[in-house]
Amino acid sequence: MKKSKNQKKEVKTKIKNANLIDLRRKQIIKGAIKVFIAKGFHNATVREIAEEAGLTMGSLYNYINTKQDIVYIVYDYITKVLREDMKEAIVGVKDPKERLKAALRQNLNAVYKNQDIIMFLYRESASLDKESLYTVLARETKYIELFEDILREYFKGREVSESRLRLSADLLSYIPVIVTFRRWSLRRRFDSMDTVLEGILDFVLHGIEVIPDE
Amino acid sequence: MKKSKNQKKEVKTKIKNANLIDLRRKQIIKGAIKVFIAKGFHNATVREIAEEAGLTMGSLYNYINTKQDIVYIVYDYITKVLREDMKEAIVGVKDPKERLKAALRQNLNAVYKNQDIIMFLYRESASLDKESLYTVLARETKYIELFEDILREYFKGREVSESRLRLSADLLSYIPVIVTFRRWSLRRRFDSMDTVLEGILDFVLHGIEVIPDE
Amino acid sequence: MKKSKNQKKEVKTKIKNANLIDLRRKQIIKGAIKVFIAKGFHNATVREIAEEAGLTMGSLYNYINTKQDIVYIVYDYITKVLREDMKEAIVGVKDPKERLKAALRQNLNAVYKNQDIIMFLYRESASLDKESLYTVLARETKYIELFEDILREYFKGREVSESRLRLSADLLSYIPVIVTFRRWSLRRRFDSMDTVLEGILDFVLHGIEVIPDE
Amino acid sequence: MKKSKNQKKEVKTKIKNANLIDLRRKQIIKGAIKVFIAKGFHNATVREIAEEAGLTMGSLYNYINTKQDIVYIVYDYITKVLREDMKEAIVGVKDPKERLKAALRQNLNAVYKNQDIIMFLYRESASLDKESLYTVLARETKYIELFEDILREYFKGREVSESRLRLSADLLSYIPVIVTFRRWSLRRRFDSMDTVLEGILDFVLHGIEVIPDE
DNA sequence: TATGAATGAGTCTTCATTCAT
DNA sequence: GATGAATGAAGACTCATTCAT
Repeated sequence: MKKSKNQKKEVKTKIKNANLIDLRRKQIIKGAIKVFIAKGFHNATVREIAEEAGLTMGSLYNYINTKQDIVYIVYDYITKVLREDMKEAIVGVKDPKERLKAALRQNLNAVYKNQDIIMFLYRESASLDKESLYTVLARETKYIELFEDILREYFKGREVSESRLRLSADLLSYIPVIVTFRRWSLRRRFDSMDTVLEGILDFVLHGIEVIPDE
Repeated sequence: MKKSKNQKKEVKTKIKNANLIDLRRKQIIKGAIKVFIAKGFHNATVREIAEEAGLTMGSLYNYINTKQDIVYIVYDYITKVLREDMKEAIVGVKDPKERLKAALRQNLNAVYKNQDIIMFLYRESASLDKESLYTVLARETKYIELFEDILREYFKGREVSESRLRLSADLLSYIPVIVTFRRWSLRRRFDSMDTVLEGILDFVLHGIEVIPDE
Repeated sequence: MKKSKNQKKEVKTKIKNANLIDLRRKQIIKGAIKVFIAKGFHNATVREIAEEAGLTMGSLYNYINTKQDIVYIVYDYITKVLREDMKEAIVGVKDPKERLKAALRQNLNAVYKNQDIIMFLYRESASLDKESLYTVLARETKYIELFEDILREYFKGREVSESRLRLSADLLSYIPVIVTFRRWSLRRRFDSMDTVLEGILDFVLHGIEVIPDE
Repeated sequence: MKKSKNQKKEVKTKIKNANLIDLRRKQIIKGAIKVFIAKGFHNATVREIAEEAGLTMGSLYNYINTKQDIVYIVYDYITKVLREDMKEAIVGVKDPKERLKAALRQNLNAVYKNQDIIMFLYRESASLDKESLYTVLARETKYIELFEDILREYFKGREVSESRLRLSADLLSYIPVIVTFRRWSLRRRFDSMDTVLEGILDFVLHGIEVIPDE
């Protein structure tokens, strides 16, 4: 189930100084996020991204090879941050139920706070080349597995099929994204976003329960 | 809360014959769906769409004005069909719970069967001009309202806040889309898609229940 | 020995009208030859070629797909013309020796008159993609085979190995190219180009003779 | 006729240490030959050449000024080597006819063994700036003059016009290049390359003979 | 002397849209 | 109404050369 080859895509660069690569790539990522959010991948020009990153075109291309590479390093960065934030949010919480709630809250808040970029992630995966997509999907899987582990503990003692557990993990990590995809709808139809977030939390908590039907 | 101005965007055309407009637009929609699914909006060329539609470039442009118009008429068509299919699926079902289940099943199946086009809808809304987006969002709202009505009946007698009801409607209509966004993940992690679909159904049915916490 | 598959590379075009393709391609060829001769393939810009051809950039690209295609259609055109001119030059000459001489003269004169373009042909074959190169080499082979046939008749009755004959054909068709590759050297070292041409003719006529050594 | 100004182009450098210049230039030449052969002048990047030469970009530019300079020092090196090899090949041979044959053989073998680089020489002369071209042509002339001298001795006593002699020298030095320009054609059409080389030798030996016509 | 990051002008190529026939 | 050739603006990407360290 888990991949042993931790084959993460490497974006080639003409630059040798590793620190510089880190520094410049961070500039690029930051600039790119801004532009991608505003216009999406296809409507963003490399020039704009370079400018927003504080680099010249030529300089930018010393750190990446194609426009697609930019999407990839953005994906790479964000998915890593999201996962780390999640880990940090649950690190100290021992009680299984609290741990679960903490994870759900973290997920909800992260999605809510990063609506634009989450929207970007969900939309532009088609702009990734195959290898990049593969890496990103693997990262996503790991994120879902965090939820799996939490649920496994939560259900310890109770009889829950592994399959049900997995699906729940998928749903828990996925559902909050409604906040970005139904953004306008939710804004228009609800007075406070807090109500919405709490409502979603409540919903998924019920959803995972294996209550005897009828 | 509900919009009174039922202002649906009209795509202008130089052609007078209404039947011809219908005919040609259907060709365009059919061709465009094929191409858009395969390449997305930005990577699809108008030429390709015209070819796939069996029209010449010039002819196509007699029935639409810009490439964006094509996305719009596709959105318009699909969202209408989805809503009509839903209506048809529940038209005869009187029992509130069965009606709800029928609606959920219809939604799940529709999303599952039309994964590609659903993906397109969620991804390319940014390619719509404002007026089109407005129209499309209104259509979406109506779709959600179908669920609202069904839930209202289902909860009749029980005390459920209007807000909770609305959110549930949103979630019910949204959650099945996981089938398209997590397509690869689900395929890899589950043996049968039926299990997944049933699991999702079960999940949302639990989710909407207003069970006293603890 | 002779290829049966007469697989000539076809350059795709977006244009349907065959006559127009012919017309425009001729413009392109003419313009390209001018520019290529002046600057070589790599230093020629597509824009220059378009201008010289009397077309806009966009228009030019309706008739070819890449810059390389331009080299190819130039090669295709020139090699065809050279071969046709050769055929015409010998068509009426029946006497084997006269026929041979006519061919040699034609070759010499063609090379001399088209020095620039011949230089281009020899230099830029590296700019052809594989398929194009293949087609062009096949054309070259056919040109050489014209000489083979002529020599075969010329040597009829005498005992000359097929191998020797072939090599002679190769040399006869190749040697005149000295006029372009040693252009400056020859100009500087000889008073009249006619002397040079006659000298070459004399040289190759001796060269092919199978005179008993010593 | 002969140039009195023996003005050989000097490539300027900021480096003082003459030995170092020699060393580094040899590195550059070696690396450049490899890259130029593989990709030609225009498709070779200075970066690649530097890498192949074991130098950094900056260092390389301490020893040359422009990319063109690299072509020049390659030309300079190779033409010098070719001429020296030729001289060495004939140095001990006193008999005029044997001397001629030795020269022809040397030329043929050199061209055959160095096909790629010879091809490069013939192709990329357009990439030389005027001054470089001038120097290179002078070197070429000297190479041809080697043949002139050999032929003069060979024809001593016989009445052969100086003009005829010169042209023969040109042809003798030029014809073997067919081995590189018709490389594919010859490979395909002949079983053994030895046959071809001997055939060419035979051809030119006959070619130079001033046999009474008819 | 050596290093290698920065520069930015220059090119190929694409494609939505128009319009004369 | 249909046709399809023409248009040209726009954008990704390259790379020789420089220069601060």
